[in-house]
Amino acid sequence: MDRGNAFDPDCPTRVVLDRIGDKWTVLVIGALEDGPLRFTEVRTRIGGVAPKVLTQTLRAMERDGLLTRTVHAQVPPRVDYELTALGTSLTAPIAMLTDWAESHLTQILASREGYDAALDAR
Amino acid sequence: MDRGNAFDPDCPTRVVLDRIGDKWTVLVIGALEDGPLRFTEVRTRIGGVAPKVLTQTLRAMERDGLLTRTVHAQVPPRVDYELTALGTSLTAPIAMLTDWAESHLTQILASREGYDAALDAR
DNA sequence: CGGCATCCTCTGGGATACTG
DNA sequence: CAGTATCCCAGAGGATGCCG
Repeated sequence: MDRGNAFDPDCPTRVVLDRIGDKWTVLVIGALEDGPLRFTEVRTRIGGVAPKVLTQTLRAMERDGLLTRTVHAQVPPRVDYELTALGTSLTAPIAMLTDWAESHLTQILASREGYDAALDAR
Repeated sequence: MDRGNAFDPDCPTRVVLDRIGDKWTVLVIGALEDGPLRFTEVRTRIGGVAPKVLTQTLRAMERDGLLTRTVHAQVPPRVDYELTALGTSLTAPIAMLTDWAESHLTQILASREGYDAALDAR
């Protein structure tokens, strides 16, 4: 099997991994899973995101077709973000990952403790 | 469902995402899937990794219990890296991700083209 | 061979302030 | 409200060289 080329920006795995590895994308998907939200709603639901960073994340996801950005011409402005079918389909693999994470976290943390303890002992 | 807290370093999802999102971890897992390899073998198989960076990656993975590092006392030195059961179990969720990536890459790239074209038009 | 040590660059991410 | 404009920083990632 071809492992892919980490340097080829068009390598499928890289494309997805770059987005998944991003600090906020997964949280945004989680926030929008239950339906469309406005900018501020996403912001407060996630918590701790600087507006600039959230905008970056949302724009990148929009560019990749993971969500749609709908501007309602009214005052005050209202912008809705909603997952596309593509974005929704990503929730499945992500769920696999979080499931794995939850069921193996204990092992991982234990391993870290052991590793660090061994280092301290030296 | 609890979306998790991106600031809690012990949030299961964060722990895994941090490792997955890392540029080399997934490649290393792929390289070791078929059996143990020596440092240089991993290096050449992946291609383009600086030794320092590969070491960092391998150490982090060892710390998390994803692989074992075995030093053979001989000259010249020989160090084998091998996936643990934990590391191997990670290949499943990763496969989900790469599968998703491969089957949706076309959509993503098309979306990007459209997005960028719309920007240029302005 | 399998690394440390060093130095450097780049950019993801953030704090803050301002505006259509 | 929904951003944009600035400035800033830590750290991931990389290039190079030396060593047990």
